[in-house]
Amino acid sequence: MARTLIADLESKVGESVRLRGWVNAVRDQKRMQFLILRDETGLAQVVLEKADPPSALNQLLSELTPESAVTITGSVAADERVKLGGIELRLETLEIDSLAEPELPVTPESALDKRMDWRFIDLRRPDRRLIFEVQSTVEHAMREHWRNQGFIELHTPKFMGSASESGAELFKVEYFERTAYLAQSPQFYKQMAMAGGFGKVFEVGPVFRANPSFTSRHDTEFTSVDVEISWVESHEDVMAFEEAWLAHVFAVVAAEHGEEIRETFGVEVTVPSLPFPRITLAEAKELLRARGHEHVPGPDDDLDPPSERALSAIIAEERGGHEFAFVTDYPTSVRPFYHMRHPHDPTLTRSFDLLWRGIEITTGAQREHRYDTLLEQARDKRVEVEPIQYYLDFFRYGAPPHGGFGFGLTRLLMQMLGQDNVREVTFLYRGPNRLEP
RNA sequence: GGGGGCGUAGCUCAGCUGGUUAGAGCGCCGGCCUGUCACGCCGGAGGUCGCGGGUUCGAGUCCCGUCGCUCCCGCCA
Repeated sequence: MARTLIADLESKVGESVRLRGWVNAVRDQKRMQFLILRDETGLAQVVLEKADPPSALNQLLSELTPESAVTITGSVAADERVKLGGIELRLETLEIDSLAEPELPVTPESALDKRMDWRFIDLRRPDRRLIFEVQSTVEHAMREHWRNQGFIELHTPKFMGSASESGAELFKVEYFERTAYLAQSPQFYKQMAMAGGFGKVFEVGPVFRANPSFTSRHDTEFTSVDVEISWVESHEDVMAFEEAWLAHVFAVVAAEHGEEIRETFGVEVTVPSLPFPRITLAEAKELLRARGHEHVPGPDDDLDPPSERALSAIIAEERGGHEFAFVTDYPTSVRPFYHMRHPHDPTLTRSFDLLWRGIEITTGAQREHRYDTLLEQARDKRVEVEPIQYYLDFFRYGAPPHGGFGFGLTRLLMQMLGQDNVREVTFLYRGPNRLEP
């Protein structure tokens, strides 16, 4: 008999069905036995009268432990006494596929780290499952938008022969007789696709950061969403793309999961209005000072997390509750050498960050596509050019003006679902102290 | 890397100024229970108080060290 999903039981009243799933609870009484079964679509009550003396089936049911994997058959009956959907399964056969040990090492209330140790048990909870259903929807909606706009999907290598970008620490790995590095961004490769004439590209893939960051929003391996677009006039074109793309993603998520997200996590998925507020970094600092925010970073510094949170709050207040903000025109001092500088003020770059509810989810920019200028900027930033000559070569034989951004998928999900830690929205978290499971 | 917090039963926690056999709720095990639905009732098992050292007549409690976790900052997505 084919497997029936619990969500489909309603339409099968009177029929015999076969359910497969986990034991959510057993209520074993003198005359009646109840089993609450859970599968990926919901919960269902299974009922069995107790014979005197108990039948073999009664005894088997008594042996069940919570979270055991079972296959059962029975007939579907509508019964008003059942609070769980007014429907139940009258048990006919029970097969224990895998008996769970009697005491579980974690519960939904357990500390995050302990739940990570036993992630597979934690993930059985419907609310944890919802996170990854939403992630699937988010990625699908992103691809939908990209496909509609003629983007090409990339899969760039994660092994690299040389340290690419400045500053960020890279993981070294043994690579036969030499050392390779794990990519901390597909930056150079997506720019190569621009030089390769692909026009518009995206990639959803893993990136690796060797920074020992101990916060709720960092991991050493995470899913980065990368976009790069040719023939842009400025970073403004990149921002315009990103906000429309995000609005689409939010619209799809709201339509498909809005209600369940509200019920499960108590947060509302609202489609942001366009355009998103834009503010230069200098104006942002000015605004923070004007509003009495303490410790506003200096002119050559990026915003620190408290400033980012304060800025988001101020903008939401002034712009009718808008939760997004593009912060633009970062100083050259805090941006990599390949960000294009302003033609009339080389101390500023054509760059932006996107803040959502006080957290950075994107960094983007127009890139410098003129070889001589790029070389000059690399020298200016004291970047060693020999190891990245292959990259600089992209710009020697006709490169289009282009720009793009990197986007943190886990950070988006964390904010969207009101979770307080990226670990909650990462299937298997990787951090400085966690390589297992 | 810097700073704060935490580590007591399978899980979540309480243990005040150091003082007898270390507690609770949930879970687990056993018994009882005419349909339960967070089932209920009765009983029971379960602890090197993270680890090591010290102070003290006496340490879960105080001190030092160490390990682990966690949050914030730095770094970033």
